[in-house]
This record gives sequence, C-alpha cells and structure tokens, in this order.
Amino acid sequence: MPDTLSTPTRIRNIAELARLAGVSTGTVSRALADKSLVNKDTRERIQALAREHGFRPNQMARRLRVQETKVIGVVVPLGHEQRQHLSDPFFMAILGHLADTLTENGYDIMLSRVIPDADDWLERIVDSGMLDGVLLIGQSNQFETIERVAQWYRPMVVWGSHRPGQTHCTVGVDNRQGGRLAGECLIKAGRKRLAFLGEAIAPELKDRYDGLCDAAAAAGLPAPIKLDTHLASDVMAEDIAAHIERIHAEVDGIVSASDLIAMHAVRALADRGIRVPEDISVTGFDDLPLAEQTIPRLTTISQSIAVGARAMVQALFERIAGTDSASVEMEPKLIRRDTA
Amino acid sequence: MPDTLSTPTRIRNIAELARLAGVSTGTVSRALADKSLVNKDTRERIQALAREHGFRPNQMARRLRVQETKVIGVVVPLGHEQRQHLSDPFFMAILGHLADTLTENGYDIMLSRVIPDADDWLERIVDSGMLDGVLLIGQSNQFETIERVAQWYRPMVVWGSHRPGQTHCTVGVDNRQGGRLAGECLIKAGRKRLAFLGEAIAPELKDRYDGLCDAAAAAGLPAPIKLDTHLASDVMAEDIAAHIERIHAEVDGIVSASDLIAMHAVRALADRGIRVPEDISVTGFDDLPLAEQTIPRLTTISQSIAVGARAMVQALFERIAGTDSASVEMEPKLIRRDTA
DNA sequence: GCAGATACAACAATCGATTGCAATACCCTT
DNA sequence: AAGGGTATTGCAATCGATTGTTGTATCTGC
Repeated sequence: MPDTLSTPTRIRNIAELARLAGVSTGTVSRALADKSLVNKDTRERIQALAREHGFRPNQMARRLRVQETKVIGVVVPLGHEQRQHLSDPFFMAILGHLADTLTENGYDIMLSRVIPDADDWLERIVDSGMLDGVLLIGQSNQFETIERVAQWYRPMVVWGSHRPGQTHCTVGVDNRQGGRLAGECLIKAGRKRLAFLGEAIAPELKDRYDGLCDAAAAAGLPAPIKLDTHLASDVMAEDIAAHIERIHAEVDGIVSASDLIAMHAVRALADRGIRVPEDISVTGFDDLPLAEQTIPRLTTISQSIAVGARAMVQALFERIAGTDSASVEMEPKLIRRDTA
Repeated sequence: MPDTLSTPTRIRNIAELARLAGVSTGTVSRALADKSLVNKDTRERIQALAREHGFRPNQMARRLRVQETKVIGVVVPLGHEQRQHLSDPFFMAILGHLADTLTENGYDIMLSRVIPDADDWLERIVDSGMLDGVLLIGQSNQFETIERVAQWYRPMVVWGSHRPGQTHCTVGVDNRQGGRLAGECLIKAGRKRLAFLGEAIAPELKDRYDGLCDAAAAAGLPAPIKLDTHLASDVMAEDIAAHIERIHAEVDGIVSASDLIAMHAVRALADRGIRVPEDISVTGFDDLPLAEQTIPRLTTISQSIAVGARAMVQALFERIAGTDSASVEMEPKLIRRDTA
C-alpha cells in the first residue's frame, strides 16, 4: 500500500513504462510476458517497475492484436418469452457450472445482450468480434435462427434437443425419453388422468410432452392434456393458479416441464388442500439442487447439469480448435423422491 | 438466406468493404454509423452492401479506439469460500435484475474471472481495460481489498453493508436492522432460545447477527448462539445436519443468514420430525421469489432485490459519468409467512 | 586478430476500427 | 468569371498492445 500511494503518476500504457525503463515498447511487452528473449535482469527490472506502479497491459488491445479474446458468450434465447427470465433457476444452475469450467480454463464469460425483437440477434452476438465462442442455453423457438448461424459459425454449442439432420451441435438429455420416464412413473403409481404442465413451444419441452404421450399410449391411456404455463417465474404462479380447477376435476398425475413448475404446482395444490402425492402425483424435470430440499422432495428427471456443462465446454473447445465435435445426448434418469 | 449463400466471400473488415464499395474506410465507418456527414445515397449503398454480406464491424477494435467498452463486470468475491458458489440463488436473483437493467441501457455483462488465492484479484479485473465499471455482489471478507481499489477506481458499486468512513460505494439494506427485525419476530412469538444460522465472516452477515443480538438484549435474553454454515449449497446441507442435535436440545428459534439456509434448515428439521413453526420458528433473509413457494412459506426479511439492483446500476452510471454517488442503505422489511 | 555464433534490444508493421483535418468538387452570388 | 460557401470524401493519426525482422554488441574458438 505505501508504494501505491507514493507513486505520483499512474502508468496508462506500455509506452510510458518503456520510457520509464529506458527501453522500447517491444521489450516491455516481452518482459511482461516473461519471455526468455529479454535479458533476465532487464526483465525483472521491468516487472518490478510494473508491479510498483500497479500497471497491467490493456487487454482490449492485446486481444485485438492476438485475435483471441478468451471470452465465451453465454446466452439464453428469449424468443418466445417477453419477460427476460434470466433468473430461471435452471439457467442459473448451469451457468454456475459453466462458469466454473470456463474459469478453470482461463476464459471469461460474457452474458451478451439479447434483443428479442431483432431476428439477427444471434448474428450480432457471434459477429461482434468479442467472443471466441458461444454457448446457448436452450433453443427456445429459435431453431431456425440457430441453424442459419451454425452454417458458417463453428464455435457454438447449444443446450437442448437434437433433431436428426441438424447442423448445430447440441448437448442435452434425451428429452423424449425423460418425458416417458416421468409418465411411466406416474402410471406405475396407478395414475390414469395425466397432464403436462409447461409450454410446448421450445423443442426440448415439446419432446418431453411427446415422451409423456408415448408412455400414456403404451399404457392404453388417452393423450395427456397440455396445460400451458409461462416459464418466467413471476407469471408462472398465476398461470398455474388458473389451471388449478381443471386439474382438480380432471387430473391425478402431473408431469411438469421443469422443477420450478413442479414446485409452484405443489405449492398451488397445497393452497387448495390437495395433497401431494396422496391426491395427485407430481414430477419435475431437471433435478436442480433445490428439488431435494423442498417439502415434499420432488420426484424428478435428472439432467445431471454438471456433466452436461462440462460436455458443452469440452465440445466448444474442440470446435474452437477446429474439430467439428458431434452432439451429445445423455440418458435421463428418474429420481424417485416424495411427490410421485 | 439465398443472398447469404450466393456471396462467395465473407467480408472480414471495414477495409474490404471499402474496396468493394470503392470508397475509403473512413467513409464506410461513417456510413455504418449512419452519420449524416456522408451522402445519403452512398450511405445506403454501403449499408446495403454490409447487410448483404452480413458484415458487422469488429467491436474489439471499435472499443479500443473509442475507449469505451459498454461492458460491466459483475463479480462475486469468493474470498472465504473455497468452492465457487456462483449458483447461489441470491447472486443469481440479483444478477438477473442487473442483467435486465444493464441490457436496457446498452451494456453487456462480464462475469469476470476470480482467482481467490491471489490478493490482487480485484485490481486485475478493474485494470483489464475491458470494463467500463464493476459491480460486486457481496463483500465477503474482502473489505480491505475493496477499499484499497476504491481509493483510485471510481466506477465500482458494491452490494453489502455500509461501514462509517468507508470509501467504496455500497448499496444494500440495513443488515443490522434486518437481524433485529427477525429476532423481534421470534421473540414476539414467545421464542427464548435463539440461534443464528450462517457464518459471520462477511460484514453483511455479521451485521445481521449483531442485530439479532440487539433484539435479544432488548428482551433480556442471553446472546443467541452462532452456528456456522458454509454458503455453498452443496456443503450447506451437511453443515446444517451437523448442528441439528444441538438445535434440537438448545434452540427454539432460528434466524438464518439467508433464505437458502432457512430452506435447508426447515428441510433438515422435517427429517427429524421437528415441525416448523410448531416446534421451532425459523426466519430467512433475502425474500427470494422462492421463499414464497416453499412449503411452509418462509417468513423472511425482504431485501427488495429488484430495487437494489436498479440502485446499484444507477449509482454506477453516475460514477461512470464522473459523479461520486453516495452509498444507499435501504430499509429491510419483515415478511411474515408460515415459518415464524 | 578475425570469422562466426549468440544474446539482446530496437524498429516497424499489424490487429480493425474511429475521427480531426485537409482536399476536392460543385453551387451560388455578384 | 472570380470568390465564398457547402457537401462529400480521402488521408492519416490514433487507441495499446504483439511480434517478425533487423541491427549491434559481446563472446567464442582457432
């Protein structure tokens, strides 16, 4: 601290430091990068000088020159949601793991600006020149846009469903299989009047619904009814409340599109005195850490977020290195707890 | 799409586009910025050309030149936590709101790399030249470091407690008052054997504990016992489990340092057949959206995260503009629900 | 003592934009 | 037709680094 205060001038760039040290900028640059090309003594002298003045080279300039930003963009497509639901717990959970992995590898994370009304939002992000790669969390209803960009932009990996023939690289679970597992769990518990709680616009959610339908069909049950619910957590509560009467009358088993929805549903049912799982069974999806801490604990489908995040990053790194890594589809797993 | 495919060459910079348009780079730059200085016809011609080739100017270069990055760093100091708990729901909740506000104002967000073992982590972030400003979520045990940097770096705002005489600008609630409110709530419910669940290393959490002590003292009760708990969600469960016996024996009212801790506590108590609030009262802190959806609903202290996030961003913008905005301390509010 | 190798540092081009200033062309006025 | 003004555009410096090439001592060996 004392030396920080005693220094009269802050050094703003490598040139000033060079003048101070009586050498050229090139030498300073190499010295700070600790290259053996410069004499050990001068190198250490320059480094000491830099430390003393608290100087650190401007990263913007360095990255422009080196053409490598060490920044990865992480984006949630918000195509079909007006409200930005960045606070969605699933996004946050996976973001946490992505942050861990990327940080370990020396990358920073940029949550890029998304302008949902412009249809070139992804191009804008990808083309900004600020990013070495892009990770998308969820496909939303932006499948076409993602495909279009994937035609020419390689370092991009998407969390979501894999459709045969698609160009873009996805990592995710077999959502249809997950939906089926949830359905079978309910059916095995004797439930016959099933419903899907969520919205089936995004491919990954539609797949879950389809899986549920598979399970119902296999058991000779009618197609489960579909109850639309926004994913933004503040409107979700109302949406679910609006469905409650119908659920009370027509449903005895609910497959929710996410853990958050399941939590809200259990809560809303409790408000009406409907008990879970005695009166109605409920399943979640995602297996967030939260799912284990609720009362009652959520029965849910595990997406193993940590593994998924790691897979996304690995695939991305391969793509940054030039390899066209393939999509990864993981097996979902039923986590049986208290709600079904 | 057809025209995207028909173009043989991708344009990589403004110079190529200039050659293609038969003008100088300066003109292209001005045309793309839609400056009236260039002829309307050429301007539109250039813009059309750019659109056709899907060209967008390199942001890294632009930002280096204009010395304005339009990027704000958002950082959680992890000083006293080994595990990175980026998935902490409070952080995520406030991050969501920050993202909304910053995005509306044309800023991007960078989750900067934090190397907890190096003591110049903040200098490194602040000095990278990549950021127009920095927002810190929580002070952790890094008060000194933050102060040191605040001496010379203005565009920084911190979520946390305000200590008299500090240099850095904070936004937060009166944590001591919040702790007192929670304590008074329990005392009013007839609880006499109080405990604080959390860790009192970070100033904001210590303040909450002190407030609880105030309330106890005012009611003539002994000082509440302090039960340490990590904030990282995966070890938290074990930590709490380890305290359960002692709680069972010695405690009838718990003030938790956060909603997440409260949730875990309620869950752990339920595992032992201890009912909340019949046997033990529990309060949370933060009033996360989740607190309203749990069973039973959490009684908690509201931090009004949305308002706080907006205040942080506003203070930051003032500081970027050159004004030395003052700290903001908001009034906490008791939200009475089911657990106390 | 000299050729050749080695070590070190300076020079200058480069990354891809922005922008103040200079230059040109054209129009209008008298 | 000359002079002054305006509308456009080009030129070149600049932001702050990195890095290939060149230049100059110094050293080694014979």
